[in-house]
Amino acid sequence: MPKKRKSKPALKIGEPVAVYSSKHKSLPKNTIICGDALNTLQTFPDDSINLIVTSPPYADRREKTYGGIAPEKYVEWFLPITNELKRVLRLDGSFVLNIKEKAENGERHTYVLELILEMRKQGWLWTEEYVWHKRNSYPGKWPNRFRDAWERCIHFTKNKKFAMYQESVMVPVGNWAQKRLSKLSDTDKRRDESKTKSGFGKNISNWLNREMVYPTNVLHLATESSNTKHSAAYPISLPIWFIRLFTKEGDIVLDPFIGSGTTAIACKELQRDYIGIDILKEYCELAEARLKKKYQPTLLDIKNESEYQD
Amino acid sequence: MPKKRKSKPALKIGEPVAVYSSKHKSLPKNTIICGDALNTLQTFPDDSINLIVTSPPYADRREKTYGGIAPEKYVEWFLPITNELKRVLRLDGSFVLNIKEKAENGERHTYVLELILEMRKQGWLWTEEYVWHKRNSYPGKWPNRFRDAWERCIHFTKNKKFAMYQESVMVPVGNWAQKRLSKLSDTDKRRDESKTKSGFGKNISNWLNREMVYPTNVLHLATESSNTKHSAAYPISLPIWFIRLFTKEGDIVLDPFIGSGTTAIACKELQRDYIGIDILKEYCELAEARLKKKYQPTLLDIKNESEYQD
DNA sequence: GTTCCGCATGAATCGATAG
DNA sequence: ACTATCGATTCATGCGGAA
Repeated sequence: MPKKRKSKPALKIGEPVAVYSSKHKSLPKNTIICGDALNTLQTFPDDSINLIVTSPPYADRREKTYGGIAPEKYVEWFLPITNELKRVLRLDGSFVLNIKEKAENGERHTYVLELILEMRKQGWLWTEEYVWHKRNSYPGKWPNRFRDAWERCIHFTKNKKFAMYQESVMVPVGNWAQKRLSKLSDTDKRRDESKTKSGFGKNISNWLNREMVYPTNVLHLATESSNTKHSAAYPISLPIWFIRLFTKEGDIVLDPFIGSGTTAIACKELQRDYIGIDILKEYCELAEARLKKKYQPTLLDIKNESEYQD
Repeated sequence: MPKKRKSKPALKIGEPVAVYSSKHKSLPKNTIICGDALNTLQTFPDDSINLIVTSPPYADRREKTYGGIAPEKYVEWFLPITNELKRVLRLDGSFVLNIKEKAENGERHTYVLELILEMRKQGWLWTEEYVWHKRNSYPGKWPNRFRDAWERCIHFTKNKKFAMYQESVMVPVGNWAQKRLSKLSDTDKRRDESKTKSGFGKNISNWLNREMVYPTNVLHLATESSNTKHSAAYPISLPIWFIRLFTKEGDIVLDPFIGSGTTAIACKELQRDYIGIDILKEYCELAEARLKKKYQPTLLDIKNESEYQD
């Protein structure tokens, strides 16, 4: 039920928008909406989303599918959207933005830094910056830099106080990976475990017996690059982690750039309601298709779910 | 012998600067200078330093000893210094700034972001941002955030082309831990390592036989150096890594906030010349005292020198 | 059934080449 | 001189076939 598109005048940065709230606006829970993020968000009521977690198209990336946004225009393009995101987010909600600036011509672009500063002017609080350490980063060699193995997961809130369920992301103490590897030897063994769940359950029960500690603000996850089923640069363990951390069951999670639907699948798995938006029909259809299937956690997902600690 | 400050016009990239170099200015190699960073730097000749690596007061959390610089004044305080640093740095040199913004009042401060933007206006290139993942981060618990386990190591240059010796920081191929563990039993490994040096040497020789790969822009180092009694926020393996990466033997390394002298010790160890500056006499004396002692690499230092890969 | 090995595949980035 | 396109480079990972 997409509404008629009304082109509102662009809001100035920092202009309060709450007054525009209309009671006819409704929230299409558990839906993938095919449409422009800004216009679609404008149909949502104020103060209604518990968590926004997204990985927007990066500047100049995914040019074939999204057309690519020029680095110089990135902030300008994104700011009206973050303004709407702020409107629809609950006062105790969180916005997790997964992004990384590209390197070009020997230098890192500054649009992410500028975005943070501009979003603060909109009224967002820059609460924290988590680092996603990509264990398997893109290969390559250059004279002036190494492979880029990390991305930002920037945590914005509307308020100093917000919902955070730290216990739900606690991890087993110690270097589980090494201990595990000293018992089970290789990848081939793991392949078998993924087929039958029994082997896996055993390992999980091992972890449950361990002493649990709070994690840090550094996440160690692998990308799902060579997952032949669907190549998503956004591993499901990333939204899973933040959804567990910032929502409880029954809460509503929004991803305005849902892509292949990873965030929605994470929600379904965790009994949260989702709303996904994407401008590309192919992606919306792919997301719907993936949502219909029963989610099978792969070994990578589970490996990813536990932090590595040394 | 501080000279009168002459405000020179900014140099264009690539413009030869050697001609401006004043012959009266001299470089006090292998010295710890007790003084204000800005004034001291003004006595140095242009274009003479190969690498600047430092952890200025904030990242060090030395507010108590330094008197502390208010976050709002940080950029204003630092910019004149970075300007002098740019002047004394060679055209093919690098400036590595280890820093992390504080969280205050529930929010991360933005002074580091602003500093990057302002330094670019000074003519610096924001070439890269390395992440130092602190494997053993400071403990603590807060309602709105987890332990902060990473810091920025921001890499600035004057030029697109600069000296970089990538081979000198190569690491054993990624799955070394797995392969190692599948061969050595857990107990064997621990027994070897606990015997201090001899066991370590053996392990290192194992590593040398392995295939080596280039590292990424994420460093995994522990915070504490058991070398000093107080847990240093600045482990020696951090400057060691960057000194190896950006200089060769005989080059000159500058740390304008040398503190207890860690950068200088790293230089001495690697046969580079150092220049350290600190405003506090106690620190200068401590640095001198540490420099006189023979440096003994500890277990932790050696562990730190190898990148942690999964 | 194991274990071993080869292969394809990436949110990349630079330098060279072409218009 | 500036922009668009293309090839070269590199490595963690899952997958499938072979020994």
